[in-house]
Amino acid sequence: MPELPEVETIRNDLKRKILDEKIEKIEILSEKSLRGNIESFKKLLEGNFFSDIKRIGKLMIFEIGRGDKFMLVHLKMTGQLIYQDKKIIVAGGHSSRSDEGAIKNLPDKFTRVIFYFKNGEKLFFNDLRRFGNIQIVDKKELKKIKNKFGIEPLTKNFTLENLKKVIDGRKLKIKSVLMNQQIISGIGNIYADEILFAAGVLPDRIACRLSAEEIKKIFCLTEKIIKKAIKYRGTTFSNYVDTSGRRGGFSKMLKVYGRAGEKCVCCQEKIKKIKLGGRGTHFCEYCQH
DNA sequence: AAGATTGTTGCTTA
DNA sequence: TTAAGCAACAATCT
Repeated sequence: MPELPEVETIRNDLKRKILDEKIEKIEILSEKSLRGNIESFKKLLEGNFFSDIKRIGKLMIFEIGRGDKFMLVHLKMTGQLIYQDKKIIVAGGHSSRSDEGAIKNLPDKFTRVIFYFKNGEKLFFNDLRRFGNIQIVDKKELKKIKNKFGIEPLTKNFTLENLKKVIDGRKLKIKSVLMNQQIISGIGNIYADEILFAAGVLPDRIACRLSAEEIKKIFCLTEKIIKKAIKYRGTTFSNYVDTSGRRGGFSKMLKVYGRAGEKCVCCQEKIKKIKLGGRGTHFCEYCQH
């Protein structure tokens, strides 16, 4: 579920919390969540530190120490990175505050990797479905991986010209273009539906048959929605939480995703749901053309 | 109890 | 080469 805005929220939070903190110990509870050798993973990281956290698309890039090795984290569908400081208050009573869900007893049955920092802080990689993974790469491998990513919203490569260029001649349906990470990176199922609704374009339109005006709308609304979603700290549909275990605020702003059968916010007609590219696809047949 | 679920990869078919 | 559909990955929830 984490798409660009959710991964960006996690990245920003984590940067303020764990940068330059010495890693004391790493515990691997699920070998499947780690690509590559476990012992060399521990050997590289224990006693070391993260010097920066970057991101490309939905992939998080932790720079290790002096910066010749990198830890890549992909959360896939249900991955979470949850940070806790030393003092954990587990009072007898239960919290009745608005930040419900923020207090969680970790590790739990879905904790796959634990990073223990020397100052007592902990970072938990939780992943219910175990699709997510962590791996170590060097500069050369990182470059190779980065090259596979398409143009990305909010970077200088994401211009109307470049969007036109990647759409040109493409016989894929527009939603499949938006979700294809090699063409455009960072957008997943939720934001693809939201962007197309806002742009007034049906998801099954063939990309190369869109008018210049429609492409321009998709371009502007992609930037607008992704920016707004970051501002609201992402969308929680079922699983996503930030590094403190809190839900994303953009969920309330969703206009079509997860609203099948409900009234369209513009025309009051029922929101339709179909399957496109194997994913649930939500749209308004009256507002989108 | 069958069918749904955010992401990605890889296979098959056309 | 391109696109679509599907299964796989695993564990939940409705």
